[in-house]
Amino acid sequence: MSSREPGAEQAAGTLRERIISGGLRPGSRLSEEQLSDALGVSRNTLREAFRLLAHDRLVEHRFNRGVFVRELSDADVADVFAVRRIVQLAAVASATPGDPALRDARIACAAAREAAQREAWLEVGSANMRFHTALASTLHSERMENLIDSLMAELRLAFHAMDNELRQFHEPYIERNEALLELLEQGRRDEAAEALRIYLDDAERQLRRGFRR
Amino acid sequence: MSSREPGAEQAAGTLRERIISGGLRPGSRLSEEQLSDALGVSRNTLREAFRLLAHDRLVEHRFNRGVFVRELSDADVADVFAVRRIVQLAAVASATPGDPALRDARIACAAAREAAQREAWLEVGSANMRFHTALASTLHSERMENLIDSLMAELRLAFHAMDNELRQFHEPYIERNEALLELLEQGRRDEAAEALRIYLDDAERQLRRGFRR
DNA sequence: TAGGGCGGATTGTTCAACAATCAAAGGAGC
DNA sequence: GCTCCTTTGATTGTTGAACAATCCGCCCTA
Repeated sequence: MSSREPGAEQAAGTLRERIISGGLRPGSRLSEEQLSDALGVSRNTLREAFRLLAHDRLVEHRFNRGVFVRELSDADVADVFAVRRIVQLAAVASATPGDPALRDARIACAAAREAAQREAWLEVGSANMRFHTALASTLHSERMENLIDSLMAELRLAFHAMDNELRQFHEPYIERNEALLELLEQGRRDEAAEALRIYLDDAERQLRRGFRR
Repeated sequence: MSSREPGAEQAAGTLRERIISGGLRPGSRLSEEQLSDALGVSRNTLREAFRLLAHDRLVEHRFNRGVFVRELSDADVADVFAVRRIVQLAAVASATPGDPALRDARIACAAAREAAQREAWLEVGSANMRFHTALASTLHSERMENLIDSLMAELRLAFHAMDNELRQFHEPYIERNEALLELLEQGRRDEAAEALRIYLDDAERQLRRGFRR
């Protein structure tokens, strides 16, 4: 599969990993010459990869200056959470107990627990986000899923600004996600909505406090 | 301004116009060789332009096959309206009478009336969409505005499938938009929400019936 | 120290070529 | 006549080199 992938997407994939894993930090410039060399692709192909990453908002293209790993501003985080409130609350309001998407959410919860045991906090974060993506898929809208995916990818950029506090940030949400899921599986939508609302408030506050510095 | 624009964006702009105006019909393939020649840019630059259009979902890129003007399926239209219901109803619920965004909406209404007098129905459609974009901007979220913008651009692809019925489709909504705006300016949110709900149901039904053929 | 211009480095764009891939045309076998 | 396979032509994917345009930091000047 991976050998059959177009070069541009493959390059974009490895860059995406490096950004998410923190190897490439927000604000750093991605030199075309350097990277095309390192990734073994031509400059033109690398540029195409950049466009794919820009589409995910992981990278920012400034004309005649190059592409930079995106740096989230306080306003960005606030905006992301504003969207999350609208979309995810709508999802919770429409989720029915039998929905197969809830099983995916359950799987994500298990993955988060497992990663927590290994103290792999970035993976815990990823699993928690898959949880929310799964919740959003109860809307059964392709575009809404894409939107949430994009928002989650964007939020990861803010994770790295929390440095040593990764554990404190991610760990508590494992249980809260499970509790939220429990409510949804029991069809207690109003309580789930309230739990989600509090969840989002807390996460936004922590993230904005954490990386404002 | 236009002479200072990067070549790729300029090319994307003229292609966007041709697609929206109907010169390039959904389903048709955009040949790299032909278009790079016609637009006076190299293949590489044209490819960059394609990426920009693909980002707006106006164009679809199939690997090793080329790029095609997007063709909306019935499911696509349904999905777009599912998103609109969530986002736009949230916008109406949070809109306050004094919001400057409502003035933009008023301007869009006027533009629609003016275009209707000239029987420029495609322009009426554009103005109606600007109306909804303006409404969505009461959410004061950059990402939400982008989302609605993108959905509206996408919907234009479906307009052309309505052929001769453009007038019947667009004209009635001029008044309905004005009525909706009136309710919002008076702070009667619940009534506005109900009006919008009916509006979206009607528009979806017409659009899906109109182009399924 | 402030301001202006010079030069190096990087991006933006073009061009020509080749490899990889697909879709349609044509032929072999039944 | 039909199906399946191969071939072929056209188109995209990718490369590398070249040049123009632009920006940034440096040095020079006042």
